[in-house]
Amino acid sequence: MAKENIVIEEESEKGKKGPDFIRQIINHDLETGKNGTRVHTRFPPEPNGYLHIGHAKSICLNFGIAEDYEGGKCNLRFDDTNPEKEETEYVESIIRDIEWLGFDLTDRIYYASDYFDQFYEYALQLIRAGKAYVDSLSAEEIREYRGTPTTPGKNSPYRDRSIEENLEMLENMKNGKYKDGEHIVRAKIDMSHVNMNMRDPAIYRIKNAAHHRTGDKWHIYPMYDFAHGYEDAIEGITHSICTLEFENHRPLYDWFLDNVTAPCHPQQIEFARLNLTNTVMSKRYLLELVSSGLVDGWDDPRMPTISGLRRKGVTPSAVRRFAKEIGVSKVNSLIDMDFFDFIIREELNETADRVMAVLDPLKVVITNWEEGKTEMVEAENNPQAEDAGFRDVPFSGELYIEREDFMEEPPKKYFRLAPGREVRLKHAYFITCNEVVKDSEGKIVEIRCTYDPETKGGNAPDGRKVKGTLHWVSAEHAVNAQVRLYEPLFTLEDMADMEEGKEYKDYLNKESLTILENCKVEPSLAEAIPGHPYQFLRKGYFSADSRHHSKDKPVFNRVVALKDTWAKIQNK
RNA sequence: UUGGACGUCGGCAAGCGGUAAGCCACCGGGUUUUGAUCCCGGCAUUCGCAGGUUCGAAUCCUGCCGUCCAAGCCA
Repeated sequence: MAKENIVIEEESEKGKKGPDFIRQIINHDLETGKNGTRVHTRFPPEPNGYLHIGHAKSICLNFGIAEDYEGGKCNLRFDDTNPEKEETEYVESIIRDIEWLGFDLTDRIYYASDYFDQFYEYALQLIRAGKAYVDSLSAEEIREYRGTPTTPGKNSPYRDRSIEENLEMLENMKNGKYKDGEHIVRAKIDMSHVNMNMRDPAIYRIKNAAHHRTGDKWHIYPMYDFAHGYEDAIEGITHSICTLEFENHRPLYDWFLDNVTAPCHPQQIEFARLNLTNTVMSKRYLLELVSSGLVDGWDDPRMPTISGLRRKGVTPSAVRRFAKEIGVSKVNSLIDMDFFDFIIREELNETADRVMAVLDPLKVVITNWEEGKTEMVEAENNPQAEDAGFRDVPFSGELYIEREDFMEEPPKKYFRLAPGREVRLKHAYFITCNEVVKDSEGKIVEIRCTYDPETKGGNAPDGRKVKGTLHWVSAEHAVNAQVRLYEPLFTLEDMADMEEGKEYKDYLNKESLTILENCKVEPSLAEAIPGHPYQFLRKGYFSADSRHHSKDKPVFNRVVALKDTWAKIQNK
């Protein structure tokens, strides 16, 4: 029965990739009937910032598991136990991002704050059992009493308060009779435990602060270690998946569940969080970048946030593919940004319509073209998708080509336009360069060419070949656009390798954003919709900016450049 | 320093005692109206190191080395 539910994992022509270690554990639990046939995970963000690509990995893992198993479920649960950092703006952005990734949240949104009464009940149970107490040491004293990894801590003088006194004080704490930090509830475990987390960890702290959902009802708020396992148990979670830094907390997770009458005991499993080259992934840093104005908001396309990726033009399926391809393990790893770029290209290659856009325009005059004439040429929308169809693009006697596609003195292997050379204008005609016009400074301002009327569509009836094919835009019909190019936000490949005394801001890449103001694009692009990616032929994938793009002033973001073999050859 | 976790190609990652999958990157070649895509070929005699068990070890055992996590009333 349960066996049919086991994930075997997809098989490619060669070799097969087995299920990741977490699915292996789940498979095993299904075989032994540990949780019956149930598989129930959760994604538990604290609503104190926007989600980033690292969260996407976790979301895809947790929601992906729910999708993989028959009857599987995954809850989104806001771990909102600290009112001082949390805001509804964040909960809204989190819901938006998860749904954008393509996961269904219907009936699956939960809040830890809904369980505050239950947590309180559990705290009472612990106190009545003599397993928790109210401590009145200051924060500083508690730190001193805790000891160090090599030296044991010592008991607080308040550790043996009577159960009655503890109960009364807890009640007073709850009712706001004390100031912040005056008292604290602690579990009574073992002050000399080798695992520091077990040295009487905090359960409740006093915070006379309003909560984004419970308002002024509470004056005490539960700590993560105390609350998290209960949140899971209340929701009937079977596998509580978290990142590696919580490995040291697992004994505590189990302790809290074991010492109370909890509905079930979920299993905590840890995996390695995602790290990407040249980027930071900590919420603190990302928040700082936003609030200090170093970037243009949480959705700045340079940000590793899901909203940043979305604004840049990355598609949800590319993110999901990426999450799947990088795998899940317990090895601290650093994924090359190139790999993400590769996945995005592979995805967009299939789906993005091809259009022509000249980023750095150089005027071309066709000297033998009939004055004032415009001709429509047929252009294929996407050679990768048969039913993508064709469109008509205006061609005329004055065009723009890419400045880098012409060289007066071309090096070897350069097979674009040069004096006396013939190239093809994509979808249109062969042209030959006859003349170069320069300004007083010697800068090339225009080149003059002739076209061969016999080559309409891009083929010569005499069978003559041409080495280069260029993209172009008719000057008269072109729309001016702004194009934004992005590079990594940081210059250090592994941001964990920052030098002593330096901070992440010292590694900010000053060239992370390049704004091109005078780009010439096909007229149809004025109607582009943000989130819909295009391939600007020979240049890369681009998408209209959701904040700045308008019909009157088109603005495009580069999602990712095309692979550029020529650039590689040049750099040799 | 103590405890925990982890070490398979430049980056990921399969492998689970029967003789090193795959992907990216990189290098070569072919096709091409995108120097894109696509195709073909190359890329770990060896799995952190050293011993041991075994007919047989990346897989089991022992020791060592390296990296990460932990001394918040953050999550």
